[in-house]
Amino acid sequence: MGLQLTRGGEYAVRAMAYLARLPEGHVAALHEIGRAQDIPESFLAKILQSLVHAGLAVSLRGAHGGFALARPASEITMRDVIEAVDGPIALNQCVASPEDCPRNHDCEVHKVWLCAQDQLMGVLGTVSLQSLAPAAVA
Amino acid sequence: MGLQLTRGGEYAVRAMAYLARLPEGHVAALHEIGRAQDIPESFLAKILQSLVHAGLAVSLRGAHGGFALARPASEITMRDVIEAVDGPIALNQCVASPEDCPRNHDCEVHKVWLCAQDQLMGVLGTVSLQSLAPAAVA
DNA sequence: TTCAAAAGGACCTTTTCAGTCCGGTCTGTC
DNA sequence: GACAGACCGGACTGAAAAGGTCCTTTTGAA
Repeated sequence: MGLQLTRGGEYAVRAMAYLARLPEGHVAALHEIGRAQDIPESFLAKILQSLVHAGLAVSLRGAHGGFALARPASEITMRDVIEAVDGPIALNQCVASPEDCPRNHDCEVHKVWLCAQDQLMGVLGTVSLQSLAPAAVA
Repeated sequence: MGLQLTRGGEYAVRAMAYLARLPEGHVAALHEIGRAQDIPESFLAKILQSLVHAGLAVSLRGAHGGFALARPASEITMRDVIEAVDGPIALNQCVASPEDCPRNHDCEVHKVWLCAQDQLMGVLGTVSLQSLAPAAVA
C-alpha cells in the first residue's frame, strides 16, 4: 500500500494516550496497558522500550513496576511518539537525505514533497497527548 | 521505516512529469523514459501499465509505439498518479476503513489522522503535472 | 528470599517491495 | 504477408521490513 503508519506506531500512540489519561504518579504495568488497549503484550513490550529509550516514558522495574510518561502529556506530541518507534518521518527518500538524490537541484517534485511533509508535521507536531486524552481526571 | 512513499510511486511521478514536458502529440517509448529518468525499464513497464489502467496515460502499441498523457498535464495531480500505482492513500488503517476499527467512536486519535490526511491531500491533490514541468516547451 | 515485573536480545513467520523474465499480442513498414 | 519493434500481462524471485514470539537476565519491593 505504501505511505502508511506502521502497526507499531499506531500501538505506541494508543499506549501513550492511555498513560496520559492516568492520574498523576500512577504507573501502569505492561499487561494492564496491553489489555486496556488490545495490543499484544510481547509486542507492546518492545514498543514501550523504544519509548523509554527515546525519553518519552519512564519505567519502574521490579514488583509493582510499570510505565508512566516521562513528562507532562502536554509536552509530548504525536510526532515524538511516532518517530521514537518508527524512526524519522520522511515522506520520501529525497526529503530524508537530499544529498543522495542526483536530481536534487531544480527538482520541482522535491519542493512539493517538502511542502507536504511540512503540512503533515504541522499536524503531528502540534497535537499533544493531552489533547488526545479528553477523559482526563477532573 | 513506515510512512514513506514507495519506489514505484516515486518513479511514477517522475515518469509522468517527463511525459508532461513532451511536446503535444509526442509519444515516448518505454526505454526513452527509463533512460531519461534513470528508472529500471522492466519495472517501469509495470508502473506505466498501472497508469494506463487508471486512465492517466495512453499507450500506442506496435512499431514506434510508446506512452503519452491521457489528458492535459494541468488536469492530472500528483495524488492521481500516486494512487494509481500504490493504491489509495490512507495514513493509517482506521482512516481507510473506519468500520474495522472497534474504538472508532469517540476516538480522538482518529480525528487527528483525518486532519493530517486532509492536509496531505490538500497538497498532493492540488499540484498538477503541469506545475512539475517548468521546462515545458515555449 | 522470593516473586513480580521490566530489559534485552534471539528468533520466527508473513507480507510487501522492487524488480525480472518471458511468452503473447498488436501494428507499422517493407 | 513477413517481420521487427513495442506494449501486455502475469508468473516468478530475492531481499527486506513488518509484526510478533520466546526466553533468559536483571531489578526492586514486600
